[in-house]
Amino acid sequence: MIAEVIVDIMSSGVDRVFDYIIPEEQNVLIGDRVSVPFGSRQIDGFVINIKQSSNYDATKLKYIISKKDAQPLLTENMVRLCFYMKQKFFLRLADTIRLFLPPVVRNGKVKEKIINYIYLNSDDFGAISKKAKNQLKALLYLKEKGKQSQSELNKLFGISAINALLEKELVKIEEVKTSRIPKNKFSVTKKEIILNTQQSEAVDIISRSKYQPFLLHGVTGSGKTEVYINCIKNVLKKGKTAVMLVPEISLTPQMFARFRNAFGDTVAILHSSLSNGERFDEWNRLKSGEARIAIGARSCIFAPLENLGLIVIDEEHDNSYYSESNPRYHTHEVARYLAYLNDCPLILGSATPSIESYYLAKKGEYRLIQLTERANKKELPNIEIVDMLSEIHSGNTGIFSSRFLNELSTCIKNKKQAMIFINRRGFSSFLMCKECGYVPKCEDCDVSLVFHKEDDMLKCHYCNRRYRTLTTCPKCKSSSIRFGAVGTQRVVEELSKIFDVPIFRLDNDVNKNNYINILETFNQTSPSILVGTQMIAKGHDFNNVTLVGIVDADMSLYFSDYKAIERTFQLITQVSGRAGRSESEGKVVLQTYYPKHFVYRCSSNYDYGAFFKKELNLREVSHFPPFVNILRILVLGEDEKKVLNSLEKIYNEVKLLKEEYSSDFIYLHAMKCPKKRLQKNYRYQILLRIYKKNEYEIISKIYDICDKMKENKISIFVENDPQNLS
DNA sequence: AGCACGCCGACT
DNA sequence: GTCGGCGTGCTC
Repeated sequence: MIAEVIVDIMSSGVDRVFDYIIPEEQNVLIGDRVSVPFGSRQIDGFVINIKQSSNYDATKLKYIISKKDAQPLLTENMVRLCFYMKQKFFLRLADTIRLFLPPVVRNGKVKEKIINYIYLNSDDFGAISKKAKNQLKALLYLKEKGKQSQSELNKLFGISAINALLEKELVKIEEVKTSRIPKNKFSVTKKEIILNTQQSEAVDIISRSKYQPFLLHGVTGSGKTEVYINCIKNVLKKGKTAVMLVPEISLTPQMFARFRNAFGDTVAILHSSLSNGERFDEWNRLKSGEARIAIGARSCIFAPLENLGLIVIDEEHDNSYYSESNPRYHTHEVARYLAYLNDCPLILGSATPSIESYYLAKKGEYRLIQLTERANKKELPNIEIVDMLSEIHSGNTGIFSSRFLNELSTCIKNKKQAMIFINRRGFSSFLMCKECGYVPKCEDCDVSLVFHKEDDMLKCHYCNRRYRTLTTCPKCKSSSIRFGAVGTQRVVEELSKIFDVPIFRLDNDVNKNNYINILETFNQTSPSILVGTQMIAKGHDFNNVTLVGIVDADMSLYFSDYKAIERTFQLITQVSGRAGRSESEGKVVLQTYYPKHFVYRCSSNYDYGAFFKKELNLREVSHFPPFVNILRILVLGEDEKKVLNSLEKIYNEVKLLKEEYSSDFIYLHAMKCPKKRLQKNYRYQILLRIYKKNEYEIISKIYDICDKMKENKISIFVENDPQNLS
């Protein structure tokens, strides 16, 4: 028999099938990791198919040396998923296979944890000398309590005493394999939750379903998590398994505790702050079937589960579901195909679904389920919009409006807490006129221009068109142009001048291990203020927060990106959900220079429907997804000349394609990446936008072109609707 | 990716 | 003469 093997080498040059003879005595299966001779060396590979004969020259065929594991690492469905990802996202097969093998599992340095237990081997204590008091004590202790761990006994009676007993064979060692199951430090009081009608209907529909993507659109506080938990319970009853994905940021201790309470050790948690040992054990508990539910961030979709009964993607609009490095993929598509392979439902849950997902639901590709009632029946907090331009005109040029400062002092006087959001991401930022609020936008793309300090230019990140920097506003001729970047530090500084209460700050500069502590300290300190980026917007329940301030809502609005408005809506909705979680009523103050923008009207009325309609219309007229495809061909390499040469060859071929499909192309440009050099690699890109009509045909032709242009020391990536063009 | 093979410059 | 530089090409 012949095995088709993918070698575990990360290079496009060898990312293809190699045939090997399976030795008679070996039982090699699809999904097995094997050791094979490759050229003059020996390397690992993965068996992706088994067949009778090979087309390759029989005299050159070599034998598989050995199997590396007792069981195949991949199921046949996983292998299928790898192929799907290769063709869908233009990836190397070796990269997709590695997604299923966490580094701790692959490199084999972490071992199973074995605890030595000691038990009594004889009741004859006579052999002990009268002097050896500790030995006798230890024996009596064991007689009373039964077997005990060696380290515990060493601590109690001394290492030498225990060793002496072992030597005399009065006691013996039993080795016990144990799992390092991550402990949650926080416990949640177990309370019986009774689902409301909407929730239980949702659970019924989903639990009865075969393959079907559901978009679960539920207002903040509508109890989506309870729906997930109940669906998963039904899945377990059928003897199947489940995966639940959440954004890394919302994998909070509270979330752990809820799932541990509901499922105990049946759930495995894959979290970025696990130790290697814990990660290894959680993975193995899933692989062995001991745990049947996997919870984790994006990569958890590759958990080693068989017989899936449900996949959940919580906060489906979250950006972290796009992988933006190495194997670039979109988790929704992966999850959808995996659900299809397992013939099981997929839930995409959100209070603020992405435009793409809601559009697919409207088109009938996803089935829409709405949760319109809040589980606690409480009203959503009132959102007040403050016009910062009129603040400036009335003489207040500071960061905070007088309205907000008033609310903040009331809040502090009442010994309550406030959260202040400042959404600053990226280094370069947009410009804005302080007088009239004008923001320069690209004439072709209708996205705001990004200010580049290095060459003092305004650039459009979508078409690379360049503009001269403004010194005066073209609309009102004012010369007070400001940069749209006020950071969290600045806000903290300003606040501490005014208020004498503890102020906490949380943003990307804060150490990851520290941020749970900051959140907990904040939770226990009243009055106090928490200043942060959107990372504090999700999943946290702070009982005493009554005021939420959004300092500069426009900041995310004018970020050069067609999704800027969508993100602003999502952010406002999410942030507002933090206020007034318990008895005291919550309030949100939203500061903007552009109060008339529809995103503020819709979000302050909690009107997703109106927002969707308006935004979708905008996308259609300005030719952005979901009506078009944006493609990015990224060419990387250490040798700039080689990269440029490769880029030009690809560009010329794509140009021919553009001529062939001239009515499909909106534009096509080749350019330097905004981050020109990263990790020694020069970066160039080709950006193109095409209408949705022949998109599958065109994309597959582009993949063919890039495939043909593959060469040594050059990496080519193609992304469909990239989230980030850096 | 890595390793062998191969064809040109300065060293005991 | 030959040790070693790294360009090119192959790996079932």
